[in-house]
Amino acid sequence: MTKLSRGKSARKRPVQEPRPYHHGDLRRALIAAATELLEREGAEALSFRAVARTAGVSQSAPYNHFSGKEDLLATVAEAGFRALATSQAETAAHAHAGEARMIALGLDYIGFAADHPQLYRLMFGVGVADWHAYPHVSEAKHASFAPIRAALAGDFPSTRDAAAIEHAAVAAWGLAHGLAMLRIDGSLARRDAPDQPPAEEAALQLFARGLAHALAGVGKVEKSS
Amino acid sequence: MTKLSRGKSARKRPVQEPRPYHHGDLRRALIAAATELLEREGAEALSFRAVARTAGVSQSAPYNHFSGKEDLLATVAEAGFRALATSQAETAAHAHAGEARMIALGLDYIGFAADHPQLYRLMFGVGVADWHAYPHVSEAKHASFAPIRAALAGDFPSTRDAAAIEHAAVAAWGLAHGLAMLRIDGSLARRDAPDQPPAEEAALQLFARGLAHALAGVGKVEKSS
DNA sequence: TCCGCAATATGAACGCTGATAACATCACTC
DNA sequence: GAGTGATGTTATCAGCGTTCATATTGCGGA
Repeated sequence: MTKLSRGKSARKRPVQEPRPYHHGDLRRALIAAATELLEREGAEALSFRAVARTAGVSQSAPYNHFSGKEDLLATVAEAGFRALATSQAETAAHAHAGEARMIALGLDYIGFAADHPQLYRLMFGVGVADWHAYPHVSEAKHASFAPIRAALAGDFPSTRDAAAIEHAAVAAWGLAHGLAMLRIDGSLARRDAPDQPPAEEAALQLFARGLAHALAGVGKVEKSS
Repeated sequence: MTKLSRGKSARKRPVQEPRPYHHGDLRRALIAAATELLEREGAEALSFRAVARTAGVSQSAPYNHFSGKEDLLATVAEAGFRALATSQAETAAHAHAGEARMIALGLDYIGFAADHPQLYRLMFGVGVADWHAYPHVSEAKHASFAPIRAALAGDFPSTRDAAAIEHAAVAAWGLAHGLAMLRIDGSLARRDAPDQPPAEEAALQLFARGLAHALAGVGKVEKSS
C-alpha cells in the first residue's frame, strides 16, 4: 500500500472498462511503442520496461512476445528496413532511368535516415550485438539494398562485367549509407550557401556521373591495370 | 567480511605492496581499460563500473577524472579519431599521388575500422547522445577526414571549382565510411572468389576512376545540366 | 617541521535496468 | 465443465550510473 506511482490506469479509466486482463494484440503494440519511444526519446531512453509502460502492461509481459530486449530491437530494425525498402522501390519506380534515378535513390535513402535518425542508427548500430542471430533482419536489409542494385543493372545493361555492376552497387550503397550517417551525425555542416543544394546531393551527382564513365570504361579496357 | 568476490588484489599481491591509496595515473589507466574492454568484450559490456574494476579502483573513483560514462566514451572516441588521423596521414605520405593514393586512403580507412570494429562503432555510434557537447571529438573527427580532402585537392589542382573538390571529398569520406560500416556489419559477404580482391577495393577503384572523369568534366562543362 | 588544503580515493546508498520465477487469469478444446 | 496452454501479474535478483559523506594522501606555505 501507499504506492503513489502506477495510478495511471486508474486515472485514465476511472471506474468502468477495467482493461481486460489480456491485451489482445500486445506484440504489435509493443513494436509501435518501441518505435515511438525510440524516435521521441532517443535510443538511450528505450528501455524494455519503458516500452511495457507505454503499452500499458506490466514489465514482464513483453517476455511472452520477445525473447528479450535485443529481440525487440531487432524486430524494430527489421520493420525499419522494410519501410526503407518500400521507399526505395517507390522512388525507383517513379524516377527516370539513368543518373537521375541513381541520384533520386540516394536522396531518398539519405532522406529516410534524416527523417528517422534514431531508427536508422538502430538499424546499423550497436543495439544488437550480433545481427547474424536475426536472419530476418539481414534479409530485410538486403531487400532495402535491392533497388539500388536493380537500378544499376538496368542502367548499364550493356556492361559485360557483371562483377563490375555488383561493385558499383556496393559503392553506391556504401556512399548512400555513409552520407546518411554523416548527415545524421551532423558531420555534414552547412558550409555551403543556403540556396545551394545540400552537400550530399552534389556528392551524389559527382558519383553518378563518374560511375557512368567508369562503368563504360570497364567494358572497353577489360582489366587494363 | 565473508565477501567472496573482490579478492583480486589479494590474489595478485599476497602480502606486500598493498597498492597505494592514490593510483597516480588513473585517467590514462581508465582510458586504456575502457579501450581494452571495448574491443575485447564489446560495447554492451563496457560499463563504467567494469572499467573501474579493470583499473583496480573503486566504482566511484573514475568520477574524479570524468564527468560520467559519456565523457569517458567521448574521450575514447577522440583517441580513436586521432589514431585514425595518424594512420590516414601516414598512408597519404607513403602513396603515390592520384587514383592509387585515393584507393590506398580508402583501404586504410576501412582497414582501421575492420581492425577496431567496436571502437569504430563507438566513434560513429549512439553511445554518446550529442557529440556537439564534445567539440574536441568533432575536431578530431575532422582531422581524420583531412587527409582525404588534402589528397583530392592535391590530385586535382587544376580544377577551378573549389566546391567540386569539397563535394568530391564528402563523397569520398561518405564512401569510405559507408564501406567500413558495411564491412563491420558483415553486410559485405564473401560473394566473390577467394583469390579476388575484396568488394570494397573494387568499389574504391570504380569510384576513383569515375571521380577523375567527373572532376575533369566539371571544369569543362561548367554546370551543363 | 608541521599544518592545512586540494586532489583523489573509498564504501554505502538510490533509483533504474534486464531478466527470471512463481503465480493468476483467460480462451479454447474435448 | 475440466484441463491446458497462452498470456498476463507481482516479487525478486544482480548489475548499472550516479551521488554523497568520508577517508587518505601529496604538497605548498607558515
